[in-house]
Amino acid sequence: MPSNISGSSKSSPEWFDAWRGVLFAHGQVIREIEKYLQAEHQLPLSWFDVLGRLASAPSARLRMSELSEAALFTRSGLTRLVDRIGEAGLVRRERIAGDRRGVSVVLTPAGREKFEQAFEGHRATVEQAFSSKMSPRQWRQVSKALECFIRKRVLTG
Amino acid sequence: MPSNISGSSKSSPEWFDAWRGVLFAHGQVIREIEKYLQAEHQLPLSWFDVLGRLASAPSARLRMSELSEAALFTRSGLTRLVDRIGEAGLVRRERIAGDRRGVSVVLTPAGREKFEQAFEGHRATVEQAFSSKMSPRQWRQVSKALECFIRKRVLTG
DNA sequence: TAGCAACTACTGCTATTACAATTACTGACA
DNA sequence: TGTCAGTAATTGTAATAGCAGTAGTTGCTA
Repeated sequence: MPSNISGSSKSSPEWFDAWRGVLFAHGQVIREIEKYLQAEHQLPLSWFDVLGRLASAPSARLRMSELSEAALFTRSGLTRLVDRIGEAGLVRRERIAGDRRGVSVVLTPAGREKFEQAFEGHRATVEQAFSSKMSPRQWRQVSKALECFIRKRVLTG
Repeated sequence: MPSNISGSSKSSPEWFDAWRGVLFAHGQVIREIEKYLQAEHQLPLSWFDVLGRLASAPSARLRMSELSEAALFTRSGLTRLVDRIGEAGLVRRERIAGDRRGVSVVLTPAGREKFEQAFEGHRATVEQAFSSKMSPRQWRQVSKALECFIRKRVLTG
């Protein structure tokens, strides 16, 4: 969102280029992924995200609040997002024993299947749209650098 | 949006970690930026984006179509986004001599001022939320790697 | 110069998101 | 035990995004 992306980086500090790169790469790749998921699986990215979170959670269930922390986007509107995914039968709500305030969102078999079908293609899309454009050395560097970023971030907020 | 972010990357290929890093970093930093712009300048990120594009365009003007290519998000709904920014007086439409189909969107003085006020803080936000979490060597690597990504991407689609 | 495909931006409509309450429950404490 | 601050999720509402279709314009070609 800064002045120029992938353009002349005249007077901007070096670190700004790194951020611009992240921004640009993210935009491009996300678009590809959305296109793929929608076209091949009629699956909005937000649905795929939710299904993925659940799929990798212990016993395929998360509370609303956990889900909303994990989710990369949306945050708000989760209630109704889960409604919609639920109406499609991919997910279901369950009361939590011992805390009647909360609900678990549980992945249904249909939900897991849908996710697994989509996951391979998703992976392939990322590979061709993103990693195939860099050398192994490069993505190792990127992942190292950002991993380090993540660690600092999680600790210090 | 994959299974686990900043978590155990068990069986996933190494390049996937790089993508996950981009995804996570992007999400975190964007959120900070949005929070900052909104709180300090009552400026949605999408507005800031548009203003920034215009500010760095020759004679501070772009056609709708150029703007929509440049914009990192939105793409659709630009007509009405520009309406809103225009109502706030930060931008104005002008007919294009010689092509009555198109319109130029032009940054007004108020728009430029607003952008410039916000830009410094935006920069500072990125610095503290992003680059301060990595070493100079690291962001140099990231920017190199993703720059290379960008080049390949622009050429080959 | 009439016809037509391609372009540019806009509109109408629907779906989704954001934000500010609101409901329902919990745990702690006087 | 009654009150009350804190938590979890939901609703009501207005704002925004997405999409398919439309109107006006252009440039080409016959």
